[in-house]
Amino acid sequence: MNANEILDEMEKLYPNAECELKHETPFQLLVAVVLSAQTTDESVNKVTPALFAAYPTSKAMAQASLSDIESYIRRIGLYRNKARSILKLSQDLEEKFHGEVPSSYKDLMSLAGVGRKTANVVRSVAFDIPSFAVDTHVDRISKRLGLAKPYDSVEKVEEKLKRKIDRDRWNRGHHEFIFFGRYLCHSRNPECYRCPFIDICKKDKVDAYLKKKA
DNA sequence: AACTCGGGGCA
DNA sequence: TGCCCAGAGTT
Repeated sequence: MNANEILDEMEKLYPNAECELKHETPFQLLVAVVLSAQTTDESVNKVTPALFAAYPTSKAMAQASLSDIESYIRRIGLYRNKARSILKLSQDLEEKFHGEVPSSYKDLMSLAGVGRKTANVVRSVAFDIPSFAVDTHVDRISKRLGLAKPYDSVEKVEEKLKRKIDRDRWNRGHHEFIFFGRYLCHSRNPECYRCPFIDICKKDKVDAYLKKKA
């Protein structure tokens, strides 16, 4: 089963896979993805409605105080770093990008709190530019399904996925991986009894590598 | 490459 | 109580 065939199967399981972070604009998506680091999207969706009601645009958020922003997102982890990031990010959008979220990878990466994964998700979801963001789900799934080696870096995983998957399927494919990881192939107790990839799964080898490294 | 940030959810 | 979660910045 090649990578595109794996995607075919995932699309049967999750025909409606898409970004689950609540947002109405590219700016709100950008903020939501920054907030989602090391946290579930479910947790982020609990705080963003009030946050975006208070600060719907970068212009509004750029004028907020750090402590006010913190008060909205205190319930999720890493909130001090994240509050600093989204305040600085809003100010930079106003001062350097005329209040508009840039679409280039380089410009996105220049923003506070935006790294490889966030830049790719924003390009994919907000601008529909072919991207393949590698996060913990994508990394884990790729290695279990043999699309990458257990020791591959995230850069290597992204490179291999882009090479093995048709370009016009990158954006949809990313979310298929996410759904598969979230709802079936969990980090700890995956539901292998109903997995269509049980015959090609290399979870044992991946686990053995991780155990040896630890 | 390793370390740190961090509250909430779940066993 | 202990461990993990749609990562990024610093060293």
